Amino acid sequence: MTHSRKPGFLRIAIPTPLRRTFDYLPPAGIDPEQLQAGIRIRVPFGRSEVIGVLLEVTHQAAVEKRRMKRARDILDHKPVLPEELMRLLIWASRYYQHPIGEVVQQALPGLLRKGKKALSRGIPHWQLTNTGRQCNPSTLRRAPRQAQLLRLLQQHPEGLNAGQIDAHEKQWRPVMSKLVERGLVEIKLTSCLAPPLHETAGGLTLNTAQQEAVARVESRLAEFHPFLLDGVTGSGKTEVYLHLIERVLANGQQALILVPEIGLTPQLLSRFRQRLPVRIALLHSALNEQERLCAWLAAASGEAGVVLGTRSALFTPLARPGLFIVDEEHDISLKQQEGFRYSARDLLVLRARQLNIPIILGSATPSLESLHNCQAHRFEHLHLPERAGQAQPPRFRLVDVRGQKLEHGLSAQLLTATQTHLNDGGQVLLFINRRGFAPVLMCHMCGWHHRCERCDAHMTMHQQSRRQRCHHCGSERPLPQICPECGSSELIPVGYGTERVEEALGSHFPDVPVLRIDRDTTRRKGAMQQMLEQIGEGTPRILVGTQMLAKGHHFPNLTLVGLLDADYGLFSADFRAAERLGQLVLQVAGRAGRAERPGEVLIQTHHPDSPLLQILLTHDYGRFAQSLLKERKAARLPPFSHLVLLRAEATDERLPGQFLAEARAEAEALQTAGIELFGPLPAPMARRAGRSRAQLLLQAEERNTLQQLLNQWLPRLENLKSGRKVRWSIDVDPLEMF
DNA sequence: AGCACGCCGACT
DNA sequence: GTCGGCGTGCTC
Repeated sequence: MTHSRKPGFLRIAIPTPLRRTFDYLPPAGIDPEQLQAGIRIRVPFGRSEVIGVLLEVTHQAAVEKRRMKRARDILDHKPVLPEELMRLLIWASRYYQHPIGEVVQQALPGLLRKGKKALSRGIPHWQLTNTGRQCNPSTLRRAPRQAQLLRLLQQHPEGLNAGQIDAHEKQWRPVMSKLVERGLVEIKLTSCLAPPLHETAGGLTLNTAQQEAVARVESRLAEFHPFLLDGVTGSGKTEVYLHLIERVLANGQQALILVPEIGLTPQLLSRFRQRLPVRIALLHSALNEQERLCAWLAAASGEAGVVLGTRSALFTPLARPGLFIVDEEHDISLKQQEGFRYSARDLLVLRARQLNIPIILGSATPSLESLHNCQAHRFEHLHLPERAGQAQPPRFRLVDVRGQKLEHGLSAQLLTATQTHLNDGGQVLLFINRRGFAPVLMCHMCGWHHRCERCDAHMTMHQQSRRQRCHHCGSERPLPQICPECGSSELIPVGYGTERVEEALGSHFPDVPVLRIDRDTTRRKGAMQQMLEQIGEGTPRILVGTQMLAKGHHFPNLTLVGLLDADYGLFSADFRAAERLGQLVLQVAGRAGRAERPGEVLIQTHHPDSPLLQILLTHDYGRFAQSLLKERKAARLPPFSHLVLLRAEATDERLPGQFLAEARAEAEALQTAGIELFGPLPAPMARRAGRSRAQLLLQAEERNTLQQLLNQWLPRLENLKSGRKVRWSIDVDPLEMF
């Protein structure tokens, strides 16, 4: 029979930004029918050679046989991406309209993309030998750098990996080789997995709501079932996860947990390590390529019982998947904001469906999308309404700042409350969503201020560095001494940012240590960790910071949280601003009063009567979300409709609009029943980093309607010649509109 | 995206 | 006379 069959061609996903696949002849002597999708293949492409991934063996090639090139070699016996993941990737490529080659690339660790073997012998560690331990470094007088390294290793008897040594020494490798030659140091290959701790702690006793949640998920462990675990901050969601993971591990299966940012959740990892008797594979951006490959392979082989990672960890192959968890499911960092703009949460739900396993989306402030899915009975809603243990919910208070003279953004009430909490021994966190000293430095005589030359934005004044910076493109310049327009020296900062509030607090509370935490103070590697430790020790009494303080940290001494400006959330052009504000308020508030001390939250606003803020006061996110959902429904906004955003930018301000107008015409020539088109419109920030930006928005009630249009529309967009002069991109289910 | 081919200005 | 500007087309 086989001889009569048509020859098989290899359909391959090639790492190129082209929305198509490429067909190849199999390498000489290879029977294509023996090849499985998901293996890597080295192929000639254009003038060079690239590594692609086999999508399928086809008998109907897209081009004539004589135009086809022959694949060079097969890199894997066994697929690096199992069939289940290949299906997910192909689906995602189509849904998000992103080239399949790039989608597949993003699912692979860098070393596999480069053609390295899918093997890891472990991560090298440098460790002292017995001789090395006994060697006195000062005897190496003639070799000071060797002595230095030896001292370093003597301080770390458990050995150090390359990254750790990098932090102390540069260009240390040749020096280390000398030490190895002398028999003072040996290289050990160690696992990249976090081992379980020796004394594993027992589980905490669950309260009724937690027990109920655990029981509901346990009853569905063998099938696809999405849950929304909706639990107020401190209600013990992690404990629920741990119980369920234990259960899944006992079944011999693995659990995959996605978190928004791993650097922000060291406590989560340490709790996992204390409780779970398995090795944990960590996957996040701080890993080097070797560590990433090692962790990835450990997940694929099943050596790791638990995989904990950020967004892209959703694509980790698993030997025995049993449970998926997305923690902080409302967090927008779960959606990639450039290139392949996928939602890790949404794709993981799909993957769970394919694998027929349950998935838990957890949050204290769930996304409106997930709440809507609960109402539509697509997700099961689990509630954890109470804080676990003794902790009491914080008390909320609105501070009406209308007509008040503010001290650098601080109201008298907030200052008084700060004093009270400090007197009682508590820590205070003040939150502002702007870094720098002041958003604008303005001439008092003529009103002049510096605008960014490359963006539609003004330059933010930074006091410490004595410079002004554009927060959108990064350009900066020194602060002017006099107004370049009228020569006046009366330049006044208008508005306030973290630096200014820090300074104001310093003079208002001269004896109180204040710590500022924003991108400027945490830029240095390890700075954030160091600051978090200081906070834990209770040294700084007042913390001033931006968004980055809102996420997941546990500050046991914190008793007062102040939000300096809640108003931006009420009047933003972005229809999601109110949802974000509510999430932020409750997440920040969740930092207060977690231990035995009751917490207090003060929100400064010019709109104390705003119904939204009033609802937030009751600490009832559910009611807040319901009122937002009502508005969204009335306005037919997501989740009651679906959006696709076509963005374009170019240095020539006319080009984006021209391209989008042609794109719109192309869409209108297709079937657009049930789809509304808006635009071309200038982007909310019409100029950024020297480029003009515009967008075209598509809205439809049904996802499918949009998908059908996109499938026909995108190929036409690629052929538009006006598209060659602009940078354009498509964003399906956009979360941010700028 | 890269990379090459191809036709018109300022220059070692 | 060239070197090189980026417009246009192609990648199985």
